[in-house]
Amino acid sequence: MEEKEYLEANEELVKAVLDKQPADEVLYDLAELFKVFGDSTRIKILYAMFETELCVNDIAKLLHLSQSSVSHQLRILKTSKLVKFRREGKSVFYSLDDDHIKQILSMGMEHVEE
Amino acid sequence: MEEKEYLEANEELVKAVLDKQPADEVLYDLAELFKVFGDSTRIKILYAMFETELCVNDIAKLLHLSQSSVSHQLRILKTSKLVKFRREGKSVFYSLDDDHIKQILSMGMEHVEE
DNA sequence: TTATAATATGAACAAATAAACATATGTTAA
DNA sequence: TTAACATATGTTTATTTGTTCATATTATAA
Repeated sequence: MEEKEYLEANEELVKAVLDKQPADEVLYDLAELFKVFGDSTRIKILYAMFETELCVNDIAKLLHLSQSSVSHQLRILKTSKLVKFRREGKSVFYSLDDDHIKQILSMGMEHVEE
Repeated sequence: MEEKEYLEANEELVKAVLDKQPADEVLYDLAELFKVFGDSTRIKILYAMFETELCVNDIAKLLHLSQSSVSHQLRILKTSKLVKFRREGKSVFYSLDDDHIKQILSMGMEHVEE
């Protein structure tokens, strides 16, 4: 009987947790967002843009990466709305989409530096 | 000459950005942290623990995952200090390590829900 | 138009990784 | 101790993903 009561209480708990759990689709999107932050090349690119907008070549030289690699990664950052860009002549300047991005990075940084 | 000036100004910019860029090792750790958040299974597990601590079996039943899978993921979460745990008899109860984790998740959620 | 510079993209390959399965470890009760 | 339960871990496999190389697109200048 002791065990049954525990299980029942547990069922209640399980229901309560499920009620507050966001929809799977939302949690999937959230994971996808963090996945974008989860690569050191992309993190470097994002941090380089903390100060100012940068064009593809500058980023590549700055971080000692190939032009191709930077361009591929920027596409991912662009797709997930982490960066915006503007064309100026032959160059394309990329910058952080909004301050939100900085906040997420800074919050993670706090945890890392603990 | 126009071009040379641009390049020089550009060099200054590059130096300025590099000065403010955190060490590669820190950026690598930061990416590793976000990588942990970048999997929907782990996100689901973390969100399930928003309300209360949970034992491995509860998490598995709750999220329709295998015991093995949950245990493997919890080990990753444990290693990166995202969750803590306490043993109670045969069960091990896991919970979010601190409010910091909730903040990072919530901040990401804001971006997703835009 | 042609040449050149800057960026983007497609394909192939190698490395990382999540899940499944089997098994081991640890805990409690009989 | 033995049995049963809860959790952890090692291994294999399939998938994902970042980089490189080659090539295409876009824009400017001669």
